Amino acid sequence: MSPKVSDEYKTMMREKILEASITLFSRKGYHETSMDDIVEESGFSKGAIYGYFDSKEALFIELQKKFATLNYLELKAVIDKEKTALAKLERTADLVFASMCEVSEEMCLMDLEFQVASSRSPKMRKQHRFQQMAVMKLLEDTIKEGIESGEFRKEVDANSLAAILISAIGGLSNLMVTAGIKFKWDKIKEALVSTVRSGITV
Amino acid sequence: MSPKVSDEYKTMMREKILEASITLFSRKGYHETSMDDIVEESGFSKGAIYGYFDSKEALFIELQKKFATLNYLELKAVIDKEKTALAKLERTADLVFASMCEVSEEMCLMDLEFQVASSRSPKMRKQHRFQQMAVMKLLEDTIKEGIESGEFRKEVDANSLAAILISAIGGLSNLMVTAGIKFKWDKIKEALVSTVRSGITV
Amino acid sequence: MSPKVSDEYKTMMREKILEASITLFSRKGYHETSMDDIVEESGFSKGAIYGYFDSKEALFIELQKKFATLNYLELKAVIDKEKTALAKLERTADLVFASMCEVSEEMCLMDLEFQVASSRSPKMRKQHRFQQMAVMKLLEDTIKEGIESGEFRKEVDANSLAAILISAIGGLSNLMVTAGIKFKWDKIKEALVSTVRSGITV
Amino acid sequence: MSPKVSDEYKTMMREKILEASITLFSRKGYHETSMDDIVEESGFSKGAIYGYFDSKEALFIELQKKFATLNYLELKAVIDKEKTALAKLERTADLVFASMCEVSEEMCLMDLEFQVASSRSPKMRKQHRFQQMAVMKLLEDTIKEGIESGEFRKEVDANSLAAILISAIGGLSNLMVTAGIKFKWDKIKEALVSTVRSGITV
DNA sequence: GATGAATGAGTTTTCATTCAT
DNA sequence: TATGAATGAAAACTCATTCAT
Repeated sequence: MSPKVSDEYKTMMREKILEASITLFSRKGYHETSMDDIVEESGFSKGAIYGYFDSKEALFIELQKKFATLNYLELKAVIDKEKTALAKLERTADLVFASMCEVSEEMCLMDLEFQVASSRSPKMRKQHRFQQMAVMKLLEDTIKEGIESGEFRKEVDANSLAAILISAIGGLSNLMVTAGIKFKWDKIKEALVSTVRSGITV
Repeated sequence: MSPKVSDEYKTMMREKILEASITLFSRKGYHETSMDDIVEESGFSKGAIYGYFDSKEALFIELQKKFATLNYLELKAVIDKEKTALAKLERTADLVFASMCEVSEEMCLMDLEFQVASSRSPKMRKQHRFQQMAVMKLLEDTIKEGIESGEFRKEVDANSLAAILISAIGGLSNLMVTAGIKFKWDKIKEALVSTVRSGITV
Repeated sequence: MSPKVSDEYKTMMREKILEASITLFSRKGYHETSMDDIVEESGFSKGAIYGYFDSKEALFIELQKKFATLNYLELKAVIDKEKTALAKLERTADLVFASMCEVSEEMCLMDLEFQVASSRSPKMRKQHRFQQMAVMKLLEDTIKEGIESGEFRKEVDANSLAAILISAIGGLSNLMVTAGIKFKWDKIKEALVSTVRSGITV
Repeated sequence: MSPKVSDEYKTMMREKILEASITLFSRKGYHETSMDDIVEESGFSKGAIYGYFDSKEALFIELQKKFATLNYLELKAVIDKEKTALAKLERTADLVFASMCEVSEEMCLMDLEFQVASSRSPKMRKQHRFQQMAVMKLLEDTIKEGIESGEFRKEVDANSLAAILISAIGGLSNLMVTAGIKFKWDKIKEALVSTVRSGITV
């Protein structure tokens, strides 16, 4: 009697469009992906897509939000599960390197797109900043915990180290997809972990 | 008649166009910069620019090449000047952080543009890869030197560490311009240097 | 089962939709008003509106009909109430200027929309023509009455004068809303009435 | 040696585009005329048209300006040629009715388009107001002249009468194209002139 | 070689109308 | 009969590139 659909239905449709967009944005990049591409890939009509998202940019921003939230939650879960600070950091490394290694390049490419977009649009920068800060805080707090518990040296600068760690990981991800370097992730992880470990533990 | 004069002239003209393009690409990004913008900023005519460069993309690639070459040479000069491996790494850190700190964001934004472009175009990726590899080799060799000279521990993985260092620095640069974070560069540098130092020195 | 109830109900619904549309068409114009605007303003669903009107244009035509009929009846009532031809014309002036002055610009803007639409669509032109002719006839007959009763000069061309009067009034209305001129309606009316009076009375 | 073209050339091209646009705007109306229509009618490419005009609206505004300027100058020339105020008004009537009669409906339709546009866009309203005011002033001054010279009665309200005259003429033009009424222009003119004459002359 | 007017495919977005429910 | 999600043609506008002069 009514085409009024449930909220779940709507969410599902949005999800489908976002799904199709990820594929395209990561494969071709934001600018090279046209709404027509999304129409074709998603199977929706133009009007339908604009019914769910105000604009191409809005769709992209939504995507970033979704992405970052997932990453954050995943990381938080891992950190919360461990007891010692060192273990938390090591599990974090495991998680991050596993995702770079397995999930292939799609995610890293998406991430790069988000970065450029954030460097140009104040709106996206604000969001990106918020997300990066949240992740950094997670690491920073973990390091501080380690200092307080006596695991790490007192003179360690938690804030700076967190920034460095997050940057190193982001940088490796970028390097992989921009330079096409096939890293030996095991060795890289081992090097990072051992350097940091001997660099900060008592 | 004299090809030399003609070539010098050509090079000068090309240089002027590249100069104008840097400003625009870093300020607005590759896609948002139009050839008309470059015409206006450079003072050249459209035809002239197309006389010097085959396409917008070719101009951009040329720019990347110029950029990377300069960076490489600058870094090499610094490294060659020092004696000990540790000093080489420390001077490298000085150079890199000074440029991020002083030259402000223009260069970092340019770099980000190069990264995305490299992730999309095989031609640019090849070039980017070559450049990154060259810089990585510089660091790797320095670390190996340190190991051989007894400065660094034998078990240090030179190759991986070089990749991590270059990634950390690239990542910090990106984070600054994408998240708008105002890092305290002094503290970051200190943290990076001291962590690495105590992480790898004997 | 009972068609009468159904019809009344239908008419009421149509009336509500028309009401909402007037507001929008006069405020934003025909082209700038979307069916979605009407949906929002009227509170009806899209399907409902299309159930009552075949198309946006049909709705608009209906509106014009309603509008013109009201105007005609109002004018006729005024004219019928008076005895002498001069008084009829003067009361007409009173009515017309009062409405321009009070009802403000909404009606004038609507009228302008009807005019353009009439200039483009044969269907609307036919309707507009019929309505304008009816009003003109009212004035023409009044003038003829005046001539026959000896109030007005014999050589007065009733038909032409009616056209002029109706045009002057329409023109003033248009000028107000298109040029944003704030007329001193009292003085304008006085000038019109006195010029016509001394121009046609014996 | 250079495709740099003269200013005359540019003006000529603009003129051609404007010419094609008049035809379309008057035939189909502003909204119903697409840039593709103008491309086809003018023979120019889309890019070329946008090279000469910033937008569809800008093109339309330019057209209005051109139109109004011509009308004003034509009217001014006629008025300046005559000596007595009455003759000036009569020649004005001649000019106006001749143009409505001869130039057919194209101009009147254009005018109607300008009116609606002016009722919606502040920019166009400003321009329209300025033009209408200029014409009104011409009439007002003429009437004032007549009063001072003793041709017209002292109690005539020059300002109001000018507004009425300009409205009557505009209204007749509109009525012709919106109601499709075939006026007998000779008789209308005669009626207007004689009514005004006996209504204001001493 | 130099110029910049011209090209036109391609972009994002809108909106009257339909129709499955 | 009512609903509003879906449609898709059409709109305004952009811009890398070409080429007549």
